[in-house]
This record gives sequence, structure tokens and C-alpha cells, in this order.
Amino acid sequence: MEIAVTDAPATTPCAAPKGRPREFCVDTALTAALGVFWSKGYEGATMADLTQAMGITKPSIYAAFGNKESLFHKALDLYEAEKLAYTREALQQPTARAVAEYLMRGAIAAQSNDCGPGGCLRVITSSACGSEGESIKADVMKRRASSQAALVERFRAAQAEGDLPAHLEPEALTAYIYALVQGMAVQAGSGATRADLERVVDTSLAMWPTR
Amino acid sequence: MEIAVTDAPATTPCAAPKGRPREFCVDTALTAALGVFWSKGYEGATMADLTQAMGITKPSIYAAFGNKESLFHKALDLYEAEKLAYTREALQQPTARAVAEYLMRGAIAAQSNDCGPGGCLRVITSSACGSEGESIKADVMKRRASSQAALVERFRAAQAEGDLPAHLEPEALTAYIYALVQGMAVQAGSGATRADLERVVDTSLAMWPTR
DNA sequence: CAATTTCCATAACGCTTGGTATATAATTGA
DNA sequence: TCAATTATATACCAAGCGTTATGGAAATTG
Repeated sequence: MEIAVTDAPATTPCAAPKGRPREFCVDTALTAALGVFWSKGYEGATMADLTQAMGITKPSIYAAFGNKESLFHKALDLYEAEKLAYTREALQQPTARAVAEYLMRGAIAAQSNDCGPGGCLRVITSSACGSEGESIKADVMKRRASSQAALVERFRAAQAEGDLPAHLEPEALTAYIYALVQGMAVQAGSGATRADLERVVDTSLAMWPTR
Repeated sequence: MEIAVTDAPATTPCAAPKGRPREFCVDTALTAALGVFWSKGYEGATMADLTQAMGITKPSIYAAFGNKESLFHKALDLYEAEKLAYTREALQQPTARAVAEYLMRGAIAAQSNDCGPGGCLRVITSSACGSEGESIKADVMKRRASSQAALVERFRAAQAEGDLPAHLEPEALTAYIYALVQGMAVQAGSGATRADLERVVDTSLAMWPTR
């Protein structure tokens, strides 16, 4: 009769892991997987690469993360949360120019190859499109569209405040900024140094309308 | 005695093809192969994809082009000669701004997906870097460096003529332009339309120093 | 301590990959 | 007409891919 009261444990999965606990840290393994995907792309990363970098065997990967595709999605979540956080912080900058600068300097930090492999996981994934990773590519493009929409909105607000010259459309400016950042990612993936990328950003900012 | 006079046929290979003539046109097949590499990348393009698009069987490909890697290099040669010719034409424009505009408008024409697949074969190839296509990637990067060096030289000449503000370094400007063009390639490969790319170029040109 | 649950490791699976051996067809020159 | 030579077509190969089944070891629960 009172069964309904204690009927909830199925929804609280973290209560008591009955069997043998796993011997590896999921987050650490996921970080290692991210590094592999980042440097070799989705299709370029083999399960052998992943097992070696993650330090666990294939059955463990499949038990903990599902299949390769779902592992990639989780790695991409981690990437966006950890390496692309600056994207959201940038929107809170006071002026449109400051937003753009924050976005580009953040891109340097994220793409420069001192921390992690060079380039951008999104760019790498959307460029390398075998027939297999079609849904992967679609996922990346959806996330990118969402990021771009937020920036358009920010620029629109800036224009309403008179912070942006009227002859610049928010959509066009967003596409421009993103093209620049994505191009920097291409160069970073091809061995460009942090100084190289800084020259690109400085040049772009030198051209930004001052009035 | 007069042998020396008629000793040249080894250098005139088109004289008499002794055996069975091939039934396909090499250039047509190479164009088809280029389309496959362009839309799926080097590693993403399988031999099955290539045979189907080229309309010939695997042994014919290997007999005519060597292996997959050498086929890619030949397709890349064709791509650069046919689709990247605007890169060299741009350098002959009278002003630095005209050079930049020619470069970007040409990029739109080459990357926009009405003619051939979207995006840029160089960007696709250098981004998609499995462990296998390492030498392929190196080849692309070498060609890109050569193109960039030519643009640096052109901007340097422009600066000597007073055609370019002194506070803009030719190297930095080149990296900036290339980042923009490469970013446009990323967007074109993700389904951006010609109008989308034109907005990017117009925005960039609106920021170009006028004085 | 027994039972149970979950883990790790090996090995195999079915499939696709780039590349090739072999046999047949088509042309040239004698 | 008969060899010599070259292209085509079918089939095959070894290797690598993502994925899964199996068997035993280890840790928590009752």
C-alpha cells in the first residue's frame, strides 16, 4: 500500500553502485578521448587510438560511453563547456568591439596549440565529412548556428544602443567574425603559432570602425 | 649513321600507342575524381566512390594514375590550375585593396557550391588529417605557403608605393586575408550560400582602410 | 562466506578499406 | 594471319575498421 512512497529509487541512480566499481575516472578518460578527436578528427580517430590514449580497453569504452559516435558527442560537450566557454563570456562585454576582441583573443587561447592540439574541433569535424559522419557533422553545424544566433542578437542590441555603425548588419558582422575565427582555426591546425594568430586579430581590430 | 637525327621518338610519346587504346578520357576521369575528393576529402573518398564517379574500374585507375595518393596529387594540380587561377590573377590588380577584393570575390566563385562541391579542397584536406594522409597534408601546406608568400610580396610592393598604410604589416595583412578566405571556405563547406559569403566580403571591404 | 554484480582482457566477428593477380578483349606491326 | 602489347573486367587478398561475445577476476551485498 505504501509502496508508492518508496517507488522512486529507479530515478536516483547514484544511490548504491552494487557491483564492482569501475577502475578509471570517466572524466579523465573523456578528456583523453577529446584530445584524440581534436587532433585526428572523428573519422581519423580509430578505436585503437582511443583505447591507447584513454588507457582503457574497448569493452570498457563501450560500457561507459556507448559507441564511438556517442563518445564523440560527449567529448564535444566537454570541449564546448571547457574550451568554448569564452564564447558565452564574450557576449557580456560592454561594447560590440569588446565583444569581437574577446571572441578573437579567446579563439587564440583555445586554438593555439600550447593547450591541447591546434585548431578547433568544430572546424575539423565539419570539414572532414566522410559519408559516415554525416550526423556528427549535422550536430556540429547545429551547435555553431546556435552560437552564431547569440552573437547576432548581441550585435543587434549593440546597434540599438548606437554602439555599432548603422551600415553594418548584425548578421553580416557575425558571419565576418566567425569567418575570421574559423580561418584562424584552419591556420592553427596547420601549425600557425600564437604570434601568427595574434597578428591576424590585431589586423582585424585595426580595421574595426573606430567611431 | 643518321640514327641521331631520328633518335627523338622516346621524347614524343604520342606517336603510336601500340596496344589496346584506353576507353576513357584521362582528363574527364580526373575531373570526376577531383569532384569526389572535393566533396568527401582525401581519406573520406573511397576507391569505390572514385570508380563509380570516374566510370572506370579500379585496375584502370591504378594503371593510369598510380595509387590513390598520386591520383589525389594530380587532382589537386587540376584544382589549383582550374579553380585557384584567380589567386594569381589577383596579384596583378592595381591597388592593394583591389587585390584583396579580387581575392575574396574569386574565393566566393570558387567555393560557392553552384560550381562543384562547396568549400575549398585545400582547407578540407588540411583540416581532415588522419594519420594516413600526413604527406598529403604536407603537400597542401607547402602549396599554401607559396601562395601566401606571393601575396606578402605583392603587399610589400604596395606599401613601397604608398598604396598601403604603414601601420599594416604585409605578413599580418596576408594572414588576415587568408584567414578570412579560409573561414569562408569553412562556411561554404557547411552549406553557406553565395549571398552569405558576399555579406562576409562586403563587411570586410567596408572595414578596409580608405585613406 | 556465499551470491551477485560489474569489471577487465582476449579474441573473434562481419565488414570495408586500398591494392593486386589473372584471364579476356582489342589494337598494332609484321 | 600471327605474335606482341596494352587495356579491361572479375575476382581475390591481407589488413584495418567498429563492435560484440566470452571467460574469468574482483569487489560489494546479504
